[in-house]
Amino acid sequence: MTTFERIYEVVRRIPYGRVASYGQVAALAGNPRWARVVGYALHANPEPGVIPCHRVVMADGRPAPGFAFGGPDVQKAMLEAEGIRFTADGTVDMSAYRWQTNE
DNA sequence: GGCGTGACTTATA
DNA sequence: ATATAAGCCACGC
Repeated sequence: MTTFERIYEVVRRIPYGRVASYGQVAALAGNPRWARVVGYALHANPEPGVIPCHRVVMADGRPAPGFAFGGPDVQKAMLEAEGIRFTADGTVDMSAYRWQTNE
């Protein structure tokens, strides 16, 4: 099980209608410093459709700048389809939709 | 094995 | 409050 695999598993663990930040996924994967690795891992995205990268957002709740599905607009649409509401700033309400883990 | 880059995060000015 | 700097790990050459 490599770091990437762990990251993918964590991302797949993100429940429907919930979002997690890169740092959050990294922390759940094992180390909070894998934030960049998480981004790299999702960039590789070896299993599109299986890994809900659209549920992974920045710490601010904003969609990634170089989203692979077609653009941040697509990600926003997908999240909205899951019942996630965006603020006027185009960011996700992390205070309400952030994937609250068991810690 | 070493250097540079990257979908990030946190800290300081 | 925003802008800039440093740190982190993994992949590619």
